[in-house]
Amino acid sequence: MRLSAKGEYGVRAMVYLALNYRSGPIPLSKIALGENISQQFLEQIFAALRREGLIYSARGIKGGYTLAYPPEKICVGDIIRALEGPITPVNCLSEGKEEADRCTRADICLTRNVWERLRDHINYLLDNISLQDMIEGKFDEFIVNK
Amino acid sequence: MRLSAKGEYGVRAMVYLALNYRSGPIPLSKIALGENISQQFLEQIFAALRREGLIYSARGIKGGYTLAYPPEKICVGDIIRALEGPITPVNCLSEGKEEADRCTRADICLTRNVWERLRDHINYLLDNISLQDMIEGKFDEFIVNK
DNA sequence: TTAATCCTGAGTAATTTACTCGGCATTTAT
DNA sequence: ATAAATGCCGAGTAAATTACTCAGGATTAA
Repeated sequence: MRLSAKGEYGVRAMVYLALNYRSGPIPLSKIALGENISQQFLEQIFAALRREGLIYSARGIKGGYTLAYPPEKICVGDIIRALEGPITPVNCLSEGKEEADRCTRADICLTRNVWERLRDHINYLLDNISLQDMIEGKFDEFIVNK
Repeated sequence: MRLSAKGEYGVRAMVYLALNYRSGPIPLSKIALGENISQQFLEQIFAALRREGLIYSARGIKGGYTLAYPPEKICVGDIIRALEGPITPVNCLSEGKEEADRCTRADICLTRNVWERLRDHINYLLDNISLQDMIEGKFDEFIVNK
């Protein structure tokens, strides 16, 4: 149940962009320095974030990256899914993997419910914390009751 | 944010034991067959579960494993922590790792709050689902409000 | 034209995961 | 006493994933 470095760095970098929202494009070199993350690794991360439409890029000198949406419109869940794929504790929950054969057993379905619940919890939590929330340092309290 | 096979198999195996609670020791061969898991791998898993005191073992013919507590006293969190160590999305949250140097940065603390919250959510959820709950197929509804 | 940037695909090193293997120890039934 | 079924243990290995690096091209502003 660990986040990858990609996910962790990605969120940190996005917070960095959020803190500098409306300051024009921020170059990777600056983020790499400020967050003490390898710039080349950040390039990989930003490629994925861009593919998912979470950031805009500007090339050339004075280029860099900016958030594609205001900080309150981007949530942690978006970032992590962009970088790690679907957030799910076990594979057999995501789409049509052919592991369905295992799931014919009675008790599997028992465990399956737990993983579904866990998956939904995590997604719900991370979808309700925006970059803006993080900057302000306070998240909404919420009731999870599903 | 994926569970290891060890964790997944471990929970399935423990459910198996719970379903056969009070039927005497269950040998690994039976579980391996019933759950379609490599018996040798199960040995590793059960060694860890035993080290953590979640199961008892009986050697020799007619030997096997039994739950160390009734199914309502053992929760999914116990099992996963026994098999994967502390449940935490990022390392820097667990004890005195020397990654504290990174955590001097202002925005790191911003992200740290999120990971702490996520960690607590996951642990709370998994600590409130017992083997008995899984067998009965219904979990308590709960309010997460921290 | 230059320098700073983004962009891309491939490659690699390290780590973790998911096991296997060999063999010994214990217990019960015969 | 012996055999057979089990647990127990430490080491080893193969595969997958992660966490990067590397080389070089494309774009843009000064």
